[in-house]
Amino acid sequence: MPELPEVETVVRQLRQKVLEKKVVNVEVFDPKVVDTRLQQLAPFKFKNITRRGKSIIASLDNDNYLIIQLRMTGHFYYVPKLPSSDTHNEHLAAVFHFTDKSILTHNSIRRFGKIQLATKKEVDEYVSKLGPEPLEMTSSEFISSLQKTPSAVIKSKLLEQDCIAGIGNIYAQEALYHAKILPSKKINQISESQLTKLHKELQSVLLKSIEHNGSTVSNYTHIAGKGEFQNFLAVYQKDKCPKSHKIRKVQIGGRSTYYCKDCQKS
DNA sequence: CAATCGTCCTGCGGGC
DNA sequence: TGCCCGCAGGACGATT
Repeated sequence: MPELPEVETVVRQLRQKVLEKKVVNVEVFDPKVVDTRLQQLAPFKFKNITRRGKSIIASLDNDNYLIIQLRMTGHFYYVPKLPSSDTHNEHLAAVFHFTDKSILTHNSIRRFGKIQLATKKEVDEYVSKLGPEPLEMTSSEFISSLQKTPSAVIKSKLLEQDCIAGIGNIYAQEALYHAKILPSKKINQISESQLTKLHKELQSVLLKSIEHNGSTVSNYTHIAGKGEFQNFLAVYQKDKCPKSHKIRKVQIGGRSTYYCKDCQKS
């Protein structure tokens, strides 16, 4: 569930906490989640931490990179000093130790996510497979990107990372609600003015969520705690829309999809 | 070629 | 009370 706003929140906090700090040791506890080669990497510093879609890209000062995917339940916790107790030991995947005895832990409940060691070339290759950033594209780019597959279902298309990067199940549904478009509509059944509206509403909902540190539903927390945007969701996992209409839940492309039949008529 | 399905993984909640 | 089943879902590979 960490989507663009949640990942952006984590990236901003990681930058604050660990940029330019010297890592003296990395322990890997879950080789399925974290590349074990990280254990041979220290000492190094985090030079820069950026986001691309739902992925975190960390560049290190030794020409290596980390590609980090949180997927459903990946978490980072920053602990200023090595705790005597076993804080954040649950589902522990890796621990980064800094010179000042502070630590950064990576925890993953469902173990879907990954921290991979990569070269510049591998990062470039990985990033080039992703579609454009929704907050950095114009509405005409957005429309032409969607219209490449006219018969595709709009909600499913919004989730495809090679079309537009960073949208997941929550924000696809929220944007469609605000744009008053039915999630089951095919792209060629949606007018250009409606797609323009969708682009605007998508950007708006993403920006608002970033302002509120993302949405915390089920498991997501950022480094400093929970997001607050779940309090502003219109349809996702709701019984009633903001206008008190009954929300319906269907499966689209095998994923739960919430929508309001009364508000989303287009 | 696009769309759908199965898979990974764990925790939780509903039902009996 | 306790157990089992199904659901949650991002991304990828396999299949239709």
